[in-house]
Amino acid sequence: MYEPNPFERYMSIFKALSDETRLKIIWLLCTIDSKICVSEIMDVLGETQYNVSRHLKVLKNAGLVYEKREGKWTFYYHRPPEDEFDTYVKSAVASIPAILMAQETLRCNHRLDMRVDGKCVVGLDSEEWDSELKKIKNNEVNL
Amino acid sequence: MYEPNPFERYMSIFKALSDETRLKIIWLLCTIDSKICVSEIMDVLGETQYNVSRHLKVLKNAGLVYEKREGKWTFYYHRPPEDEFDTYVKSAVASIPAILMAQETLRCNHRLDMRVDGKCVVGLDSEEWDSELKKIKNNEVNL
DNA sequence: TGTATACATGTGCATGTTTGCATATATATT
DNA sequence: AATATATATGCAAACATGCACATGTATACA
Repeated sequence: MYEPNPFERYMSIFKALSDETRLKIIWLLCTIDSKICVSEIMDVLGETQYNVSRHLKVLKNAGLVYEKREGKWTFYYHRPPEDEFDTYVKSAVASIPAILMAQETLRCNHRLDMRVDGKCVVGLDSEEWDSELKKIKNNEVNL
Repeated sequence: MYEPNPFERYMSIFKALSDETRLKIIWLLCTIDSKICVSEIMDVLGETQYNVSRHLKVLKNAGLVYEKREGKWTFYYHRPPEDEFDTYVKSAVASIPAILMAQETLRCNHRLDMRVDGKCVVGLDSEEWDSELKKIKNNEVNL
C-alpha cells in the first residue's frame, strides 16, 4: 500500500472503524480474544461469508488486523498498537460499553469454547453450532 | 438527531474523523485553540466556504463541536469529552504529530493573532490576511 | 487424484458521500 | 431601508462504498 499522504493512515483507521460490522469485529478482538477466524465471525455476527471477508480486508488495509493461515482456517489477529495514536484508538474501541455487545459476547464465547487446542474445528453452518445457538436462544446458558 | 442504534454514535464519530479536512479542523481545535470561525478555517486550510461550512456540520452532527454565534461570525468550539470514549478519541487526534500540521499551525497562529479581544475581525479574502500569507510564504516569520 | 471445506474476489447494482455552483438567510453597517 | 459581509443549504454531477451473486483459489482429507 502506497500512501503519499501521511494523513491517509489516520483517515483509513477512522474510516475502517466507522462501520458497525467492522467496529464489532475489532471490539471482539480487543475484548474477548486476540484472534478469530472468518467462520467464527460469521456465526457470531450472523453475517455472510463475503461480507465478513471483505470487511476484514478493510481492517487489514487499515493496519488494524493481520492474518495468519492455520490449516484450512485463516485467523485474523488484532495488531498491537505501534504508536500513541494506535494505543488511544484501541482504548476508545475497548471503552465501548460491553452491554452493547452482550449478545455478540455470549455467542462469541460459546463459539470459541468449541476450539480444540486454540484452533477452530467447527465448520460453516455446522449442526454443532446450530444446537449451541438454540441453547443460547432458549436461555439454557448462564449469562 | 434520532439514533435508534446505539452504535450510531461511535460510528458517526469515526466517520466524521475519516476525512482530511475534518480531521485537520478537529486537530486545530484540540491543539491551537478551542474555538474557530468559518472564515478563519477557510483561510488556514485554503478550503472554500461551502466545504468548510458543510464539514463543520458533519462534525457538529457527530457531537464533536458545537457552534455559537458572535455577531456576524459563527464560532465553532471543540466540545469537551463526555465519556471515556470521547476522551480517548480526543487523545488520538491530539497525538497526530504536529510536524504533519506545521503549515496549518503556522497559518492558524497568524490568523488568530489578528483577532481583537478574542473575536474575529478579519473578513473573507481580506487584504490584511493576504499580506500575512505573503510573509509566511517568503519565510519572513519565525518558525 | 478427486472432493469437500474455508476463504477470497470480480462484476453489477443500489446507496451514500463529497464537491461545485447558485442561492438563501442572518447580522452589521450606513 | 439598503447594502455588504458571514454563513448555511438545495441541487446535481462525480465519486466512493456496501451488498448480493457467482466464481476462483487454497488447504485438508479420503
